[in-house]
Amino acid sequence: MFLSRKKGRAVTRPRSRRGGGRPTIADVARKAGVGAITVSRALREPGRVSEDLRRQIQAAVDELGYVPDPNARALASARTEVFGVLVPSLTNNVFAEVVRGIYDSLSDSPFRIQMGNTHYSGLEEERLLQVFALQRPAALIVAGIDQTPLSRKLLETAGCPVVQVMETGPDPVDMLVGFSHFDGGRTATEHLIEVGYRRIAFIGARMDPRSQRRLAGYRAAMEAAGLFDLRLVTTTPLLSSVTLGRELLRDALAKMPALDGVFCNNDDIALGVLFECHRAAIAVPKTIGIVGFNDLDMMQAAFPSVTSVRTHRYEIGRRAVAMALAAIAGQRPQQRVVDLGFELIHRESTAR
Amino acid sequence: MFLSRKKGRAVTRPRSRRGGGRPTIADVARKAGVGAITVSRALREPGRVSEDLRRQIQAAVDELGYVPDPNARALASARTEVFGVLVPSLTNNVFAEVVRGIYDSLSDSPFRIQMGNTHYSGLEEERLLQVFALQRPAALIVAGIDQTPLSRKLLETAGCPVVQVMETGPDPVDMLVGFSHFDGGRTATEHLIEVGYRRIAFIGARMDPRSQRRLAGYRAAMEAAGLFDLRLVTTTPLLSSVTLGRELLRDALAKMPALDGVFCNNDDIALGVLFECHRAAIAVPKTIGIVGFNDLDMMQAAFPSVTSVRTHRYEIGRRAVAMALAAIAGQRPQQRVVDLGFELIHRESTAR
DNA sequence: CCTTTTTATGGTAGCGCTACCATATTTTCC
DNA sequence: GGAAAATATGGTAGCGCTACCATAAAAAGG
Repeated sequence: MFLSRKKGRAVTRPRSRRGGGRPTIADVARKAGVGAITVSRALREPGRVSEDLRRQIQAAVDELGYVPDPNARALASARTEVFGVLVPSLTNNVFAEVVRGIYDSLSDSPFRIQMGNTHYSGLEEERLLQVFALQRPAALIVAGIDQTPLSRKLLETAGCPVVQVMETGPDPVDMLVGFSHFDGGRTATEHLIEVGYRRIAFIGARMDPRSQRRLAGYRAAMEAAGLFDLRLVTTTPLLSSVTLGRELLRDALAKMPALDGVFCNNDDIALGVLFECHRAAIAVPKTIGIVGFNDLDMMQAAFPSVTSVRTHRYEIGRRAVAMALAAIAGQRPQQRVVDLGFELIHRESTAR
Repeated sequence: MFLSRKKGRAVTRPRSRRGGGRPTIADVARKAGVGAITVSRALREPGRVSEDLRRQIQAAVDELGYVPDPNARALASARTEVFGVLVPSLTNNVFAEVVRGIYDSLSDSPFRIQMGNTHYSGLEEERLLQVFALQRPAALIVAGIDQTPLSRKLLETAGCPVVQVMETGPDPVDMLVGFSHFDGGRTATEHLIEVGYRRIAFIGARMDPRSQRRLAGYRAAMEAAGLFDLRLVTTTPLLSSVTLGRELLRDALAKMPALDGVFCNNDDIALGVLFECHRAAIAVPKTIGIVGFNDLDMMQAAFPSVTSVRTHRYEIGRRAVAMALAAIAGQRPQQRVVDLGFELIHRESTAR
């Protein structure tokens, strides 16, 4: 029910017309006997307010239960305490870990997180970036370095620190934390070659730019050893899954029955390959060697355990936040590109 | 009082002092030759503005590339276009799928998503809820029904639609979408009993409230069949993982070497149990039957494939959003509690 | 026809906060 | 000891938008 249906009756105290009655900075200022700005300063830059007033103000804040309104703050200062995070998938364990690192690093800062899911689509990424840029975020963290020209321009003109993650490269928009997928793919393949496998297949799903680079690394290693053959490569645009791994191994074997090793695009695929080997009674590592990518927990638990390229996803998230926070604080890091590397973890699936 | 500038320096056009030069609603209004409010209305409630003006305004908007500032909007209207989403884990596939459903359902709405990770902690949840409530979110979606009293009060007084997800029950804060973990646990266990297993273990990690209810369902089924024995239950507060599944099966076998069936808290554990069986040369399903929970993709691909309780995580996310949107639109659904159920998927791991 | 109601539009006044500048007060320096 | 510089505090004026009310014009009633 509303105050006045007809003629605006008497003045009816317009106090907190819409605000929901929460205490405002003015209430705190009044109670503490100081100016509103001083309260604002005491909260944001305590060093610039005298010990005395600071205590008074803190008392008033506590008593009233005052908490600053983030929207008003954002409007007045033209900047928000929001990190925009853009990833291609929410269910892919790899990005989930990066995001977890980001969350954990931000959990006791005043910053909030707004997440976007690009579904591996450049267009979707552009759209989300447009939306995010409007918020004047404190920082943007985006996966990958293969932005469309428009996306790249949006990032460059966002007016906030930008961290690209999950890759490495010479030309970041601003900052970059990750590792070389090419090197990862090459290292994995070289390992298979070293151990004695020869007809080594590449099996990959959803060939996003990172997968492409792993494939390029595989190819480089195979060519260097004089072993490359296009019929060894099996890919699909479908989303990666364990089931798909099984199917792809069947396809690969159909094309090339004699293959004796598999470098898998990722661990889900690798697990599917392993299961298919079980089902087809193919001995691992004797008949076929398997290497995965990312080293999810299950690779270690599998039977036989599976060799995989361990990547530091959680740490990537943490470093990205650390760099962004430093940049916000005005300290651009001397190192704009951080390569966190990877490690090949040798396990039973290639132990022969 | 201090109107005069003392040294009246030149007027220095205070235009867009902080705004970064983006066009504002006033710019659009000027260009279209209408009042600012009319622009605002044309954008939010086109029906209330005449066809004519609407076209003019749209033209001005397009020409200037105007996009409303969400912060100003939030401040003026005391409401944001943000969905707050609170989940206990970002890496747990189960919640990742719920979140994906939420994202997908919201992707072409004006609503943004702000996510929080409670790390399975009630305190953390309280803290995040406090923060979220300050934003005056458009809706809140939280996992579970076991909020602390404070959290529950925060939800009740949030002044927006609230959807609890992943469970079912008689007394939601506002709305509730999920299924019965108790029934899921019981059904899984009953299946094992029916097929002929007798010494059926329960193996579970991180016993959150949902796991507890699954355990209760297991217990109910076992007791009904006169088969319950405390030594059959193996749990740990550790976070769930495939590796942990292996270890827990070893523990369970140590306590009860004769066990012939396992109901696993979730699929990660189930996979670990399966691998441990392989490693210990225990025949599945002959010697031991295995049932998992959630029916992740890998259960179907595993060898042998693993019986599991399929839950509808993605759909839960979608329904939660649908209900919240309806409530925002003023149509509280007649059904405040939606039980999306589950299905037991019979597979090789219990086929005997 | 002249009211009463509806429809369309606009003006004003904030939402709660901070940037910018001004003023007072203290400290530093030669 | 007086001027200059540093420190502490506050007033004013918005940030860009929408709620509320007023007004004008058109439609509906009798």
